[in-house]
Amino acid sequence: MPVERVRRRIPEATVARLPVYLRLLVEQGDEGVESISSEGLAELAGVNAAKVRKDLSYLGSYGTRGVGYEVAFLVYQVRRELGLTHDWPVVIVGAGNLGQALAGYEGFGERGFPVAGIVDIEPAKVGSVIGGVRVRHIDDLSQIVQSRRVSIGVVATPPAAAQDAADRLVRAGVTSILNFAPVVLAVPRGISVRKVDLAVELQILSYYEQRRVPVGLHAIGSNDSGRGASA
Amino acid sequence: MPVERVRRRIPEATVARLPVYLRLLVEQGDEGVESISSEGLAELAGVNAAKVRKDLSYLGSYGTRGVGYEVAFLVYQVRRELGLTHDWPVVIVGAGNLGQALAGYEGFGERGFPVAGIVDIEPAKVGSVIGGVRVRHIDDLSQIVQSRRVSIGVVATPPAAAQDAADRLVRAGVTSILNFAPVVLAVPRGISVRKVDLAVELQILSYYEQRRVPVGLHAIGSNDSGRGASA
DNA sequence: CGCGCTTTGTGAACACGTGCACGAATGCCT
DNA sequence: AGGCATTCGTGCACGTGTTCACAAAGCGCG
Repeated sequence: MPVERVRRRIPEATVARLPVYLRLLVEQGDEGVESISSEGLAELAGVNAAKVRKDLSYLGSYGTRGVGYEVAFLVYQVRRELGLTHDWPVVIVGAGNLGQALAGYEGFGERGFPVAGIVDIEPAKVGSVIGGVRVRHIDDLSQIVQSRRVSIGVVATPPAAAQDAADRLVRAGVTSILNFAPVVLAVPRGISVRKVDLAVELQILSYYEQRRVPVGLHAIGSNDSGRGASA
Repeated sequence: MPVERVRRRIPEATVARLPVYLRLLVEQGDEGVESISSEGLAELAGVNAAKVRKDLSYLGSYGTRGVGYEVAFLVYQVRRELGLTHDWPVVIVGAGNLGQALAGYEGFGERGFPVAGIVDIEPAKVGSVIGGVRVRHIDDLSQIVQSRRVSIGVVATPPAAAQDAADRLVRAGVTSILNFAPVVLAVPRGISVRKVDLAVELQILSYYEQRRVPVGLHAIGSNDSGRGASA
């Protein structure tokens, strides 16, 4: 079956859901479930069954009609498609509150994103150990990225320092950035950036909270990142 | 002009961008800028100018042709639409790494979401002070929510405890939840939930990183949460 | 061995979001 | 006062994403 890789393009919305399916499938596998239907997976993921089938169909025809999907096999296929067949070490810039929390967050390592290093511009912060990783000075960034072959950087600095952090990451050779600072980063073409803005999430909730006048009447549509759900 | 409030529905995608515009407008205001064009705001936000105009048009016709938008007035209008005319105290469940980082994150309070309380189920964690707030036991949740009139809860627990945390928040009277645990929460109808899954964001980056073969050729479309940008 | 039940995979319709392009409104300059 | 440059507001076409609905495919049972 693995004759060739066609590199069909997968819709952005689907890419954002695949990690969710993957997590649920792994959980099911751990619980001994060997096979699952699109209906079952849809229920777990809180989405429509047709959507699950269409999403999975982008990977290929890996289901069995009348039966469902073999969990272990599907896990393998989703992992392969997402590029999770090997680890992606990440480097964190900024050892403040958030940077420390991220460095100590086990979910990263567990899901294939070990923290290769954490750096800060503040000499006072250098040296302390967080989540088993020693904080180093930002001048060592290139060295870390190069020696550990890091391609993903995380910006966890104050807003004012975020653009500089991104610039340094790019110069060091990183090609993807996850930005937690509430700032629109400017990066060269070809560098992927994703943004997580905690306050923005709260402000969106505020919007719906504010117009919650006829109690519990409106439904909040989920956006394509699997956010926004109401049950 | 403020004759009546029509309560026109604003598209989800627009709601997700308004907080970004708001932040940029406030920044511009602080720098003394009094007026801004859709083109200018679009550049700052990294989006299309037509999109900015259409987004803002949902609030009403607050621009002046040939001139642009008055920054201070627009800030007021966006705030009003997002329900940010008053503070929304939040309560954080889970005083682990992430919960502590969130409690200590000044961006919350600054942007109108003061931390009314942080609770944990672990007695050992109770009592310590984070970001000026004392950690209390989860049994005090209802009391905090009620006395501080909290309607937004933040779930920052380990995955296994997340559903229980959500249940408790709902029982305590919270109507919106921001969930950081990698779990699909089940909540009653009418409760808004938004999810932020850090590992999912990395996995999405991994997908694009993995197929980065013809270097820097593909463009990553932004999703409607203002994430995913490449320049 | 074939019939009926289940569930996939996907075409087609629909809903939603984006971007262009242009009329309409406004300020400025002469 | 009139014309010109600018920028908003929006109709329209396009693209993307979602959902329905059904034929095709496979399993199990009698």
